[in-house]
Amino acid sequence: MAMDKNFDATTAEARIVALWDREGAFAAGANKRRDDAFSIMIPPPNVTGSLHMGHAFNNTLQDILVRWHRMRGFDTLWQPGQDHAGIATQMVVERELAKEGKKRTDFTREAFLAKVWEWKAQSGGTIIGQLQRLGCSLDWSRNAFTMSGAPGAPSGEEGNFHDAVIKVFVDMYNKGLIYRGKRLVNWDPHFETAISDLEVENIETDGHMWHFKYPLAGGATYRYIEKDKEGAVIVDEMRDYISIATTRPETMLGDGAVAVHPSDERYAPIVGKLCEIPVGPKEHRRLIPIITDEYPDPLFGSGAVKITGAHDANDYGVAKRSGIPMYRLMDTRAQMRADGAAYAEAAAIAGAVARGERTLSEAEADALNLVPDHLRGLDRYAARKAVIDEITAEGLAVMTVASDPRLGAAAVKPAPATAPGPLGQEVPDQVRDAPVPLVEEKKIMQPFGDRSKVVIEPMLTDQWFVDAEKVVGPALDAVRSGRVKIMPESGEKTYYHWLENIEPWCISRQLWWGHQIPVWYDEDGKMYCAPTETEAQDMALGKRLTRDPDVLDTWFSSGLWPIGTLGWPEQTDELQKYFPTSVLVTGQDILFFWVARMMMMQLAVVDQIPFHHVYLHGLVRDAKGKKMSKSLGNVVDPLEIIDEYGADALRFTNAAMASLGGVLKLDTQRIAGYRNFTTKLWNACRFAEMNGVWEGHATQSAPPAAQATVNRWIIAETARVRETVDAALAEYRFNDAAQALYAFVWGKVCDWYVEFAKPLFDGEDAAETRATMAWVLDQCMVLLHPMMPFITEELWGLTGQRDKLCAHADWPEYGAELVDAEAMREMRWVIGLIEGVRSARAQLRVPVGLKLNMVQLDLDMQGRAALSRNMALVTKLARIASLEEVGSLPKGSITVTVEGGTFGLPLEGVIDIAAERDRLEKTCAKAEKELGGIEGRLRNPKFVASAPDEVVDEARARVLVLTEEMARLRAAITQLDSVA
RNA sequence: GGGCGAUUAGCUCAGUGGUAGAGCGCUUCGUUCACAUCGAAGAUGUCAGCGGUUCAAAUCCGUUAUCGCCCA
Repeated sequence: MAMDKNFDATTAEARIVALWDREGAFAAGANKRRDDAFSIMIPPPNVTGSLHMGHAFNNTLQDILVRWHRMRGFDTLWQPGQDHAGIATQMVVERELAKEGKKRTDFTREAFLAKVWEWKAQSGGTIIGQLQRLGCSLDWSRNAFTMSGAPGAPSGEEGNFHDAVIKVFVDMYNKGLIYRGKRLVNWDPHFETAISDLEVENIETDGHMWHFKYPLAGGATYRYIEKDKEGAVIVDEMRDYISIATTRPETMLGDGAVAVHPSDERYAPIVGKLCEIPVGPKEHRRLIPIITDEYPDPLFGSGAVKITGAHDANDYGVAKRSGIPMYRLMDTRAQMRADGAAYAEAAAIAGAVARGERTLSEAEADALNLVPDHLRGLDRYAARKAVIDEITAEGLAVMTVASDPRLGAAAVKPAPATAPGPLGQEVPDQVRDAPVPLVEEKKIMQPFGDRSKVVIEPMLTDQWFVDAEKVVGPALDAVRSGRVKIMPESGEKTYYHWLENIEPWCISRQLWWGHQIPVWYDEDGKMYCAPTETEAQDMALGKRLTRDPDVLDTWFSSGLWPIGTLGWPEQTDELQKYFPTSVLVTGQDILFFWVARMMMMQLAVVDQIPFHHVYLHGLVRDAKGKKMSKSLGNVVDPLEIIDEYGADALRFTNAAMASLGGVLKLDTQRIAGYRNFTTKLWNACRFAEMNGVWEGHATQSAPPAAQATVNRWIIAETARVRETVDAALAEYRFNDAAQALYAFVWGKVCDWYVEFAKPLFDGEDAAETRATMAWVLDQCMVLLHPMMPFITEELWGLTGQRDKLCAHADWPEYGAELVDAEAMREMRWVIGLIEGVRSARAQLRVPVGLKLNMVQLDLDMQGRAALSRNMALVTKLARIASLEEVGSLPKGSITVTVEGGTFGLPLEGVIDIAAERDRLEKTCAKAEKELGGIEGRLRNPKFVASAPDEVVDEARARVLVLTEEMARLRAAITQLDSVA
């Protein structure tokens, strides 16, 4: 049956996926021929996710490694699974409910979770099919899920991942590595949950800075002196206030102090005194102390900073250091609090605290609602406006003139100094100089929730934390000692930097979808941490318990991915065999989120590293290097790419892009190029088929014993490329492996070997050549299989007798013993001659179809032997009709020089003599230039003395070759001139 | 502000000390039976600038410029 002209990727891919599945080709341990294990855990995609280019890239690399090891006979596992993605999944399901006009809170927690599981059963498997389309050889029978085995999990979700998560929490709690505490956390007012530092994106946005006066208590005054850089006095006045700058006026309500730098002389006279917060009912104005702290920057704003410990991270630090009370102002939706006692009462208590008459416990401070009654219940931005208006109305805003450039766009523009245009009317002085509040227009960094995209509110709340400082040591040591290697190396530096400055990790989330924290409280608030309620109840001796409603950060559970997917805490066979895993392949953007946390957690829990190598890669960008985003419209859908070019082309592109630390720019032109490469391979095999190469062929691990140089040569080239590919893959240089295979398959096999074979199929070497070609093409399929599994599996099935799948083909181990230096040198010479003839013909515009006679002016013994052995190849590929030895070149000949000889193509009257002369001169000049450089080096005695011998020898050899070539060219030029 | 990285052909990128490569694009020619998703031939570089180390620097060191990414 004749092969089609092209590989039909669309139909073949689906068929081959089914074939692999039917054969169980990717089950753990499939094709095992040795005891060494090789295991990779997939970075679990979100259960809500669908395949994007990042996944496609990441999983292509993993699949290459996995297929390579499986073919090499390792006991291989590629573990699949999905992450339950707390916020994202809850969001998706809530959105579904919203379509029916329902809210999460219309359901009980259990009923809502049932809805989530229902959704998961219907839509949670999308990415599995998509990974299969990419050709990923995961062991799907082991598919894991980070919520498997949780209470309420339906049938089919009976795994024990939940047990692992709960066990780890309890263990870490008992070891004192997890604690509950009131700390400032990033609060997402949309999802009404805390999130970790890493889930916050700081984005520069347009903002404003207001300047307000905080009057000194009791009408006190001081002399305020401000100097410029040279020390000259620029302000010297009596003041009864301290000037504060803020970007968040609404938080003034919760101020606990005003801080200045200890070295700031301007405020030295009033440090320790009290000032008044200029908001709220006049009769209940709160007084707060003026304190010193290293945090305020004397050069920024007025140099004085208001301290709102409950709503700002920096202020929190100051408040902690100085024992300043922290008053929470907002509720879970970032609206001003409406709970607790009336403002007058709360303000009185806060006043007593400020005067040092009493202190507050954390809980008492948190219960105190210092939002004035008329602002209660307002959104934070509405409250901001009200605060600003009230202060300004009272005359306590710092004023400036309307033309002050600090006002930005709001400033009145001064009239142009020269040539006012028709519209550039003079702005009257009274308008320019009118007093207005100083509201600076400036860029501020604002925190946004990476999921909700709303402004994050720093909020003082009770949360659970991992005391990361206590578990970071072993994670650092593992990398420092080299037990875990992170690639590229720059990743290690980043890793150190983050871990050395680690902050407590907030792991509680105020969500329903996730692993509920295994802690119960009795009526006195005492905590009982246990794996089950029964065990907690046993500890609590008859007290009535309620469970902590919060769930754990999704990353806490995915931090256990390596052991959790292998059945831990049960001591399974798989755990014994496949843990620690071989390598983790993931994006550098989750180095902290996930990689570092897996390191910390695995080491803390089972005292072992989770993986030996970490391969980090960047973001896949568009062809111009821009991030792919929906708003830019430059998102490339991998499934569309697969539809258009085939999965193999996409995969090969991914491999070719994957240089260590490289930037990933995805260009469809490049994908098209690699699709062409698959076609090239296809057609080489088709050519072989048409020439009976596969007839009677069965898979052979060893190459045939070849006599013909050309066959010995291609066998040697195959051996060399196998060594290159293995060396590259061993170092995760996917791009080098791809490049080597591309150059070999296209540049050596298709461009030369197939062409060389054509004239041999009829001669005495026919049988040997067919056997060699079958073997070489087999090797192409095998070596390309990890990168291009579909077309290679298809070709494998269409050619020869196969005992097993290409996916299970034996990866070759041959190397140096097949490298035939003699054959390689000879074929290099033959190719040089053919290229010389072709180049000369093309440059002198000899018609391609014309077969020429060739004369041999002189040729050394090696050349004569090479030519006689390969004459059929030369005559076919250089289009030579006859060869004859001559004593001198006939008039009007083209000259072709080769190593050890000169040939001529007599073409009197056909060619342009001047053009031929130019060509020879140019070639000669090039050789001369190179020769000059090398001779210059050799003339330097220091070079000869210091450089390694082989470099010097190489230079000397090159001089000989170049000298000889130039002599031949000169002779040819002289000959041309003498005839002309 | 701190950390990490990049700058090589028109474009996208390889290149860890021995005198610079690939793919795409471009130019010319060509449908002889594997392939026009092809073949043959060809042109193309102050390796960002400056300084240093070295017999030798795209490569190592320092510095400047520009551009990224991460963290404040």
